[in-house]
Amino acid sequence: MRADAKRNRDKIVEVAREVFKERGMDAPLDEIAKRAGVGPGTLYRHFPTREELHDAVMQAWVERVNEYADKALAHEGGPRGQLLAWFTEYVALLTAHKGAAARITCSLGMPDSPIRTKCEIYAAANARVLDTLAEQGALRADVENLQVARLVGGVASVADQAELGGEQIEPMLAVIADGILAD
Amino acid sequence: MRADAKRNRDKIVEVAREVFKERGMDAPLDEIAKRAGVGPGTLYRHFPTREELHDAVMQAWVERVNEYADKALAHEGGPRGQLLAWFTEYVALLTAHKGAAARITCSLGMPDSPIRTKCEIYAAANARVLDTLAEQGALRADVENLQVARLVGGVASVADQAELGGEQIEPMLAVIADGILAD
DNA sequence: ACCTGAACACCGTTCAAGT
DNA sequence: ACCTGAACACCGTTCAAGT
Repeated sequence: MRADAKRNRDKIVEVAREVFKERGMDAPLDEIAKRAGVGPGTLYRHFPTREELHDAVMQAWVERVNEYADKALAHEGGPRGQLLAWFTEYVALLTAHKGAAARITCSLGMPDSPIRTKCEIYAAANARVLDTLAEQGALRADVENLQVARLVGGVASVADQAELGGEQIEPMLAVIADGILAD
Repeated sequence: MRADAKRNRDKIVEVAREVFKERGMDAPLDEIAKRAGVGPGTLYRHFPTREELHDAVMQAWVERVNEYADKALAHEGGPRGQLLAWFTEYVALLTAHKGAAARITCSLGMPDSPIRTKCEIYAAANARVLDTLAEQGALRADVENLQVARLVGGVASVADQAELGGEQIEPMLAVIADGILAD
């Protein structure tokens, strides 16, 4: 990759992050091109689909998922407190960019999604938290990690689109937690 | 309303129902106008926003919600069976039109949504099922009907967008049920 | 090899002219 | 009072011409 190409690519991703943050994940692409000082064709050369640009933008996002998983596992309040901490942090992360929650959640477990990389990292972090708790015998035997990921992602999607506050989200996450914790 | 206007309106709704069913809730509007044999301006006169057309199309949908609530309450298998029956039927109904689940769910509890009428009817049916079970002491004291509606709607949204099958949906609904049933 | 930007396509929305 | 359809606007996508 030529130096000017790399500079353009980086600039596009940087600007896209801002624009997606401000106006949501389906903001006009030519606004991004304009602000980045490139022609629309350049944006298309680097990112043939909107999803590929999403993927690049969410790179930073993903690096924090593992941090959050660790923090949740270190949380006091036993398995229930840890589960809730994890769910809460994850929903917060997902709803940081409007429109991201639904996209990521519906790509979970789809091996050929364009944002596959991000999904795998989240799925791994989620599995790490759940497996840790399962080893302690804290969870029902029949819960699958993917199902839990989709449930929490569903809450995040609804919260994102309906613009719910934390006090509305918390009790929904508690229902999910109670549904998977061993009696 | 003049007779020809009414005829046009009815035809638009009828065609819109087919087109939304075939191509999802954000299918091109001028395809609907074309198939209904009217100019685009006529469609706009009757339905100034896409949401208002959605609302008209979902009228039939909504009439079946109450039927389903009754069926679920008559279900055998005790409170858990009844809850699951209700959730399952509701998700099936919501995912019948691609894109409808997320729209309806995120409008729940928003008094000035354009599809408010539909949401209220669903919320009422949901409340009827949950209240009946609560009177029997089958549910935890602190579950709010709206939260449950959003949880199930979240599952429906994810199932809709990821095109999940019933065998993937069922265990997620079971988690929600277990999360709200009294121990 | 990469970029630009004019050109095209698609679709939502408006409105002047018609009945 | 209602309808039509041309016209406009917006935005995604392509590609010939440039460096």
